[in-house]
Amino acid sequence: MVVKTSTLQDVARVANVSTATVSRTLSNPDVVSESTRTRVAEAVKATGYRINRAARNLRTQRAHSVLVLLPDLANPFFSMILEGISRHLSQEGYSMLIASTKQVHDSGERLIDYLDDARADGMIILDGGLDPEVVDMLESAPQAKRILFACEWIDGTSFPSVRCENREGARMAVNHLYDLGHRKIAHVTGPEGNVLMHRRKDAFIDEITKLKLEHKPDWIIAGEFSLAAGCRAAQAWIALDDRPTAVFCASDQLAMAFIAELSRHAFKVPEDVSVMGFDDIGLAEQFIPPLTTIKQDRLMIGETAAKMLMARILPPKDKNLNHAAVLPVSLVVRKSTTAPH
Amino acid sequence: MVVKTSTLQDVARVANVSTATVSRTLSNPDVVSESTRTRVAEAVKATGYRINRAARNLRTQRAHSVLVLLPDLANPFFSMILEGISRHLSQEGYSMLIASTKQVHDSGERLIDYLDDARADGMIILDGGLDPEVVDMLESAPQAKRILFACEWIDGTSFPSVRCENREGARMAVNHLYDLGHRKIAHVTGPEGNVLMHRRKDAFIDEITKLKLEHKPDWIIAGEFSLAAGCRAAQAWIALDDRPTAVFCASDQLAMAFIAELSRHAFKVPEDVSVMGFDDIGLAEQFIPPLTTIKQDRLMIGETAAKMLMARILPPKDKNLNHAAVLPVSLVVRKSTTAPH
DNA sequence: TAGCACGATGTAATCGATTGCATAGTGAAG
DNA sequence: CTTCACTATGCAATCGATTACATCGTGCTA
Repeated sequence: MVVKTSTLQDVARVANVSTATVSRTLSNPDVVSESTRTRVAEAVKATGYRINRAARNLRTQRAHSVLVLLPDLANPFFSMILEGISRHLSQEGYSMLIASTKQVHDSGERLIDYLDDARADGMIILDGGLDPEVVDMLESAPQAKRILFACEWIDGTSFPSVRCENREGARMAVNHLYDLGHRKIAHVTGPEGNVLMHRRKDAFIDEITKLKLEHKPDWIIAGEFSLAAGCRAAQAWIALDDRPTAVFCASDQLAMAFIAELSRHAFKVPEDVSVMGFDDIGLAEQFIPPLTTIKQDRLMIGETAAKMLMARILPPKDKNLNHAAVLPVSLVVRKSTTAPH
Repeated sequence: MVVKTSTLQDVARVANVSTATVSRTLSNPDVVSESTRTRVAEAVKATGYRINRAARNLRTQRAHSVLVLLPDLANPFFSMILEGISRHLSQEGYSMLIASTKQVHDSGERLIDYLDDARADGMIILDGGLDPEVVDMLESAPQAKRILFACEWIDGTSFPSVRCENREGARMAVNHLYDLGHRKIAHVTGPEGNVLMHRRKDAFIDEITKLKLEHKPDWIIAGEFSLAAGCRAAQAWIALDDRPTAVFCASDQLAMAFIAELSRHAFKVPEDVSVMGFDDIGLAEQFIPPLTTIKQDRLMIGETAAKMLMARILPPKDKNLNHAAVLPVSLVVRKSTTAPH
């Protein structure tokens, strides 16, 4: 460290009080007298004092930061969620640490180290695909209470989570297509093993069944949340003898790639087939055709996650420890769906 | 803090040595004897010791983390760069803190506080649009050496930066279109005042001039790095009396929105007009038509930025302090450009 | 064998803020 | 005038790791 900033001691000297008083003035102004308060304030200004967080963190046994774990930093889906998390954290004087589960894994670190380390006070995990042994370790760790999942989660664990109404979203999608007149509806799923994939797929099947619609095994097309998977799904759809007139894709990216691949094979959307996505990412609106989709409010998911985590980290003022928050989704109708010809 | 982890003292007690020896064993194994090394290693394992970073940070006067500042967290362009930065940082045992300039500004914090605070040892700024007074403050701060720009930068300042060959990229774009046979080429710029916008625009004009191509003022269409701007630019192009046969857009997003809007007005790309982007974001390949663009290696930009910053933060072993790194770009030819009809 | 160098380890100060406890000072009640 | 309550402030320990300096022991050299 080249630069020497002034410390509490310097401020105390200038204000002619003890360091204890300065500290109290800064963190709990009510307990000191009016006169010292102003004196300290002046001294702070005069010295250009900035609190040293490392010192405070050591003394208070808090890192004043939260780790956010993404499956993959390069996935644009998460940016809005980060924005939401960050917004709330910075309001609370907390910083946001970012890492990807892949990278942590590759570097041989253990996730729990971030907590053991005093690097972070809690973590928000956006990856439901963690290795089971990692999950076991997290769950049995004494700090398990300071871990929370968002968007994705892991069934059978006790971690609280914030997520959107995935089932309801799938239902809305099917009903939208049904209302347009579609009776043969396919579903392109997310990656095998992914919780979101299962929720959405199960709800899709439930709704199809409830509406007594025709239903074939190969109308459930296995995909992942990637562009390439969308292309493969399109090829699968093209290869069908009896093609559904509408396709509900488990994500917008998937839907876009699906449509792109169709168009390369001279199929038109929505004329030849209606296609829906899920998420409502920024590009959905600009896509050709603009994508009909199920919107998740990612900003709110992020904010809610941060709020819930902070409630578990901070001293319990208002004991409002929800175990899970399930946020509403909404149908956004654009141009990629229409009545069957 | 609910959880009590073991400390150096605990390890020292178990290994029957002093804390100094344990510390040395951990950070500088060569200076201790073989036997103590194994004894300490066993004690560490037995106690489940994890270093307390807050304590180490306080003692060493280092935060062991770096702040990355984005103009806007919700912009997917940056995710790859973050991935690159994070990759290198974690290799060095550093953590990555994320914040957005907008948010920092709104919350009334000062950027330099992150450094003064001992919250971060350095920062990588991805926003060339900082307020001039903020820039002045950063530049005159004693810690200015620990600040670095990536992707964007600020002309007239002394901050080192990592960027791609913007000029060369624009030149490549123009020449690609020229080689296809285009003689009337337009440019949709980035946002006014943005350094990238200027570089690319200036290089565009230079190259047009060099090639002695026709050139009209309204063939430079003012845009921003947003989808909406791309739509507006398309409308501007449509409104031209004498329409250029090719358009070089300053970003992929811009190009995609441009194409989308054209298609809404029944213009086809590349049949009616060739369109190029800049960046090569993930979606460029999947777009319809797949986008011809100038590729920036964002992963490498991130890694290089992290490396350069670390070189300035860490003790100078190999004094290789480049002031700026300019990384190559490459032309990626896809389907959005073709010879004029 | 004395002297010295060097390797290995211990002692204790230190980083800077927080906070339990002690104390001084003030005013009111008895 | 004493005593009590209460407010404002100071003292000093503390969080846990690092590191300058001191010390001890061993082996080599003259």
